[in-house]
Amino acid sequence: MEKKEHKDCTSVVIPVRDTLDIIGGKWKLLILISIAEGNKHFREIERSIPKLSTKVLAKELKELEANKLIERNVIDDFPVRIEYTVTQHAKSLKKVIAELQSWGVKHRRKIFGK
Amino acid sequence: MEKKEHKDCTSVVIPVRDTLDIIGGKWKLLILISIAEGNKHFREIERSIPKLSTKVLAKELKELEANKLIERNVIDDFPVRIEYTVTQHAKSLKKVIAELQSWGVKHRRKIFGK
DNA sequence: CAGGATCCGGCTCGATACTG
DNA sequence: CAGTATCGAGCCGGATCCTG
Repeated sequence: MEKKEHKDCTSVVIPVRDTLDIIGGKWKLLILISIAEGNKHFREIERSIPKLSTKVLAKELKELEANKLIERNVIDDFPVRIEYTVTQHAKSLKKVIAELQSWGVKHRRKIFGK
Repeated sequence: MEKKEHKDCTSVVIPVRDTLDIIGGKWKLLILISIAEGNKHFREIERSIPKLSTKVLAKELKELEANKLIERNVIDDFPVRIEYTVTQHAKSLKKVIAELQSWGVKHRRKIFGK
């Protein structure tokens, strides 16, 4: 048993880190929001989020799919279309997103005055 | 007025991005948690968060201070000590953190089964 | 103790072009 | 449309040592 010279806060730090590993980074939450709002196709999502590049979007979509936060469905048409939708699991992030949005609005108000 | 071929979701995307610009990244929230839990000194914070390096911590602390989320107080002792504390503004992130923590716990349970 | 300085490899990311 | 390929710059971040 080694002595610890600091307050242990792993019970909060670990779960938060787990979450950040999955939805952290600049883009993942924004992409989830965009899809949840009704953007289903690659170009739509791309256009709905300023500064998001093709390459990055492709990578992020794969990671989101791997974590079961979105589903990728092939529409057998021509040319082939793909539809992305958020999973039920992703919907459980609603509250997280709502909190971030609300905080962002308040913070902006605090900075620029009301 | 240009036509938009996608659903506009800027009313959510912009505030969330604002928030992420401030508390996004791997470390900022974890650092805020650690300080809020009672770690006041540089080395304490450093030790309380696995994998966090001196250089990165120094940089993150500056950014947090610039955004008024923490305060840096010099204790006139020898050797000089510094105390970091979270501001009232940072406390308004409690709900965000709670949601992230709660989601992390649920997600882990979902992955490993209960 | 609180941090700064330096060296430096790797990987992230943007821009552009291309394929099915 | 839905992505992949490639090039290249930049910065992130680790390791280590140093100062007040």
